[in-house]
Amino acid sequence: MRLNLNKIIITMQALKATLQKEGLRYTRQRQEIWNELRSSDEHRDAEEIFFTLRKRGLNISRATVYRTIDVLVKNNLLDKLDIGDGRARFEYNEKYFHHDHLVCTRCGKIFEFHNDNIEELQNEIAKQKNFKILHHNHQLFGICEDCQ
Amino acid sequence: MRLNLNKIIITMQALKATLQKEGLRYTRQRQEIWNELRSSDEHRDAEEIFFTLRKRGLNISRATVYRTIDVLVKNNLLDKLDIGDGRARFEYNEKYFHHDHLVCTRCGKIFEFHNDNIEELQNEIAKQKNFKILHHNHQLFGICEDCQ
DNA sequence: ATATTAATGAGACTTAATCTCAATAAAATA
DNA sequence: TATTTTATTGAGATTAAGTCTCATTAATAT
Ligand SMILES: [Mn+2]
Ligand SMILES: [Mn+2]
Ligand SMILES: [Zn+2]
Ligand SMILES: [Zn+2]
Repeated sequence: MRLNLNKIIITMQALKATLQKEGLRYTRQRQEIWNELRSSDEHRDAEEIFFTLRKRGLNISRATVYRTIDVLVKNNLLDKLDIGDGRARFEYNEKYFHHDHLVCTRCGKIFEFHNDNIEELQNEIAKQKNFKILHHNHQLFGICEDCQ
Repeated sequence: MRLNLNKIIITMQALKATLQKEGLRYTRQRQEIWNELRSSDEHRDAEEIFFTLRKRGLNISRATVYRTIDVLVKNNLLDKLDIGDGRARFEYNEKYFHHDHLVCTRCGKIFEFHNDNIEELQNEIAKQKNFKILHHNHQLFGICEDCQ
């Protein structure tokens, strides 16, 4: 309880701090969108956030959801995930816990993985080509255990 | 010359064989699209193929380009590449030469890499999670040598 | 040569995402 | 606190990749 509440306060201040740093305003809508995204560990798309907030009675617009998510991604509060189905997904970025994804093409479930060796090999490849990596996409598509 | 001609004939027969296997017809449009894609080593999108063939005087439709590319991808004559800019790219699939990509976010150039260790580590990750990999996406985004 | 049926072209449609602009609400100022 | 300033918002128009429809055309089987 207390811990949860603390966590919420901390992340709301992370939002406030980020907006301040960017010279942006701490609005009701931005709070609601951020709170919605950071309070779940799923990989959610903009449309879904929009409808969730609407159903909850908030008079919010699609445009605001997209605009806010952009700000959050640019400031590393959210990670953007592209699994090639035409909709971008977003997840709360627990800093220092980077991970990539396995995507089940049958049921759509998304699993996570992290492998230091792969990360290191990526760096070597880039170094060798004198390429400065900013970010990367790495997804394994296939059939999950349950679906086989 | 002779070699080139042979290669074209071979790949046209690859197309013919694939279409036959699938019970599909060997049409002018499918030949032109396949020829256009297989005769370049770039990463091209459907719209670009459409306009190239149009400029060349062929009365082809967008729908046919998309439909044909689908068939070619499903039959592994083409690889589909998604670099997250909203347009799918395609490249001639030289079988047994799988590779992944580095994408320069400044100039858009696409470089290729292949690393057996990474491929193997991917398999281990999947095995451990009892996940059956069908394909994967692996892109490194950043700034290329020329753009730094 | 003719019949059969898959493939095509044109353009309507879908869908995620972006843009526009008048109205609204944060925050700065008095 | 009231007022002013200006960023943000909501509604809906717009864009763009890709899909769908359906009458017409062309590849193949007979
Ligand atoms: Mn994740
Ligand atoms: Mn390539
Ligand atoms: Zn599954
Ligand atoms: Zn570059």
